[in-house]
Amino acid sequence: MKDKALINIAIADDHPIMRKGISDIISSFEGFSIPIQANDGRELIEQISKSAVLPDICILDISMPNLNGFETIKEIRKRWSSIKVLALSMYNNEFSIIKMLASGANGYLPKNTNPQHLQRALAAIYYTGYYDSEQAIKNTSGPNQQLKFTEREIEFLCHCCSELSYRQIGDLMGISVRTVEGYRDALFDKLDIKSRAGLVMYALRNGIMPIE
Amino acid sequence: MKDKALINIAIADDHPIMRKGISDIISSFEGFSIPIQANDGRELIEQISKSAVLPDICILDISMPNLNGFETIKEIRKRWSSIKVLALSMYNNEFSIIKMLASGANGYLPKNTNPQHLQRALAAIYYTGYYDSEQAIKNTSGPNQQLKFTEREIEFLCHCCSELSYRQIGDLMGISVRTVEGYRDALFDKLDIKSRAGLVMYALRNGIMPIE
DNA sequence: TACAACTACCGTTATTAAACCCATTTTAAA
DNA sequence: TTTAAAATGGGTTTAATAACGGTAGTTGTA
Repeated sequence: MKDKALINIAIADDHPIMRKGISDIISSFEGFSIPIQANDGRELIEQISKSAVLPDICILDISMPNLNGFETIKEIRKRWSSIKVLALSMYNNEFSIIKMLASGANGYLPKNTNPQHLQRALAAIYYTGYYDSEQAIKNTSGPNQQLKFTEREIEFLCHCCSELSYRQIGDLMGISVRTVEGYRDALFDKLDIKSRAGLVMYALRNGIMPIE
Repeated sequence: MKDKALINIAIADDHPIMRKGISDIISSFEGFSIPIQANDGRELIEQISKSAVLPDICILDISMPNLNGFETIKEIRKRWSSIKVLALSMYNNEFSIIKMLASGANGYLPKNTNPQHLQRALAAIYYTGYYDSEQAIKNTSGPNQQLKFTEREIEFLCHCCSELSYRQIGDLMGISVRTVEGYRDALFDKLDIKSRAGLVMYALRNGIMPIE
């Protein structure tokens, strides 16, 4: 009887201690089973492939070796569109949240969440297909308000985190230095920043560029 | 009988899931008790103050609100020099390891450690007063080899992560621009970096400057 | 269809950063 | 005590960056 109602969870996280924490917490809830645990995205995909029964929900860490959260979720969407995904991340900045949800996640939780939130998120995703991550977004250390950047500005910001000169960035983006400087000035304005060093820090601190 | 031999552990980590993982793993070992769990350094210090029996070992996360790992360990050393400390960190870069050990930690573990290592570390620290963190250091994403920086170079590197010009950094450090440029060039040389943007990235990626 | 936003480009000027050259003094180590 | 390294300062030259000022085509949408 009971088995019939069990919600199957798969966990992918490269921190064994974290996996233990997540799985023990979920085990303490009623009606959940955790048939799959993986150390990274690639392992997760392999285990799901071999599994007789698909998990209902995958809990994905964002930063993992081999396949990170973003890559893993795309692979899952491609192969098993019915599987729901709950993203879990240390870096609760607006960008990784948006990117994760844009990649097809059904919900997002920062890692400093508590067991109650985890239970609520899993239930919401299972029964409604979606968990409102509002709270996670409210606590972000990300951009202050509704700062909007254009695609090209973000692209430029990423290239900024390198030793390329603006001229070289222009070559990479297929535009002139002047245009690059235009994007720079727009970002300076929006972010109240006055130097490239400031842009680099902004990008790294807000997860626009990965730390590692 | 058994109680007599129990090793008391205190845990400070701002991630409830992580605390759950750590405590469940330790509970599965023989001879350990976890009387204290705190969400940050300040809470930990308060709880120890009120506690009748001092913990034998504190497990400290490095990045925490209120009192971070570095600050917490200094406070512990000041008040209760007998308490041993095991540092635990997401950012396993050489700098935070060195800084933690220099602050008085008896051992260091990266968070992607497994239960066996945790047990070994706790036992080693309790019985020998020290856990050889060699393995953690080997896996660091930090400086390639035994890169050595001088005090002033590190100081300069921190000021680099700002919008100050070299001239302003010189004013701050009480030296001329030329000298600042000297430190910059020394770092460029050692790190094979050619721009300030590169220095900023190096400092943030290696924990010389905090991400948040 | 206006209008806003994004994209792309150009010029001028001042400041900063970077790539070299170099010397002196102090401190630490061999 | 010689040697090495660190900390400090200087000069020159070139390249990159930053702060202004613009124009024009495209795209999306109210």
